[in-house]
Amino acid sequence: MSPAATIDDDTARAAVLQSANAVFYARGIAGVGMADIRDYSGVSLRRLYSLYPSKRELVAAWLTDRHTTWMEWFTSLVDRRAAAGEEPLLAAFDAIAEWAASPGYRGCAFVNSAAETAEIDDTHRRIIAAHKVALLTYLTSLAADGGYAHPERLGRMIGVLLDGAMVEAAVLSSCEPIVAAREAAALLIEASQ
Amino acid sequence: MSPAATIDDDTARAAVLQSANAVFYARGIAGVGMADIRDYSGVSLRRLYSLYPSKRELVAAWLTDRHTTWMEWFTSLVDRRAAAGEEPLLAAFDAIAEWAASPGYRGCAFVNSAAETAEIDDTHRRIIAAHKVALLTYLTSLAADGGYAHPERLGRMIGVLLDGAMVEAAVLSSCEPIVAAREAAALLIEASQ
DNA sequence: TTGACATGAGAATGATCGTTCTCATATCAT
DNA sequence: ATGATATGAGAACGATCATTCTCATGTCAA
Repeated sequence: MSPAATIDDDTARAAVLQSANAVFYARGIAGVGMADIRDYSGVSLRRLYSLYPSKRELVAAWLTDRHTTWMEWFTSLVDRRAAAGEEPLLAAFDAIAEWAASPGYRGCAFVNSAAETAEIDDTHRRIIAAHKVALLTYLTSLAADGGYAHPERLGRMIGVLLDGAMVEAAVLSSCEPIVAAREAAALLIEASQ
Repeated sequence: MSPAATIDDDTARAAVLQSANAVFYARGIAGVGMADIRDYSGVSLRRLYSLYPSKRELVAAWLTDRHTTWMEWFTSLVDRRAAAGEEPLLAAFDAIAEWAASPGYRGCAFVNSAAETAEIDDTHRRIIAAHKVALLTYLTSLAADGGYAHPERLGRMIGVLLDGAMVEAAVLSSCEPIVAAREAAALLIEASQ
């Protein structure tokens, strides 16, 4: 009953998702073939299709996985900076700035994927929208924890700034938009005291 | 010496660019084949390739054309609202809100195109970046005309808000992010008095 | 050991697409 | 009118890619 494989399905799935993350983010969904995933992960095409019955489903699994790992990365970085005494809502921009300064930065994977109309279906769009909602919820909770007036409104404003910063930093290959967004956030926080 | 065609090159080019605009924006670059452009514009493949020697060059021409027409649309809408007494920097968000509420809205064509890594080369990226720089320059000039302190800084902040609003409105299929961005802009303008 | 079965490597299939080519037709100068 | 030339319609070519299939090999239960 148990598989004869040297590598069990969970391990193979993890290798596939890790490869998918690297290569989908770097080259876009349309720029990556299933054979690329195979080459990168070492998981054969046959197994790939037994784990994920189509590219669409692999993309959905990648987006779901990326949502989890990105949010963990982001919140833990914000929490760490907050623990060091920084305003959490401003720490969010520093986290993004650090990311944008790293090699291979290409903006928000979810925004980029949403733009690839030919590769994306409604299931994907739901995952992408849910990611943005979750990010907004997190920012709103930070605003509420900070005791600011109208935390929901402040969270939304910070969210728009954050997305704008990610997009412009990618398109302009510059961190200046992130700096400007952080300054704007500081003023908005001040106005919400 | 003069062409035997019923339709001259300039007219054909205009038809191609108009079709390219409709279909590239709606379905993304990868989602559109040269045959689609032919079907939509009525310009034969042969002529298409004589006007634009490759899809890459057609895409570059489309981006350049879209930059011009979009900026004209945007600035004229802002100017009209400003003439009616509205703060120009806030009118920018109303223009975007109007656009986002229209059917077929899919966010900023330049941001979307930049995300299609497989279809985009450095020439395209330069056009895209130049578009964002031009938008920023325009916003900065509005801030300077308004007599605010640090117009360049204010222009950058408004720019980030505007891009964030366009992206989030598309991803969430909602105009709430644009409302939030406008509110944030109002606070930032107030802080720049 | 042996046979049933799962696996990997990679060939085969069928579709799509950018680009070029063919050929019948239409235009213009003479 | 006629030949040189340009055009449109669409077939053809070559490449890429998602997906499936083949077959040789390795694993496990008995």
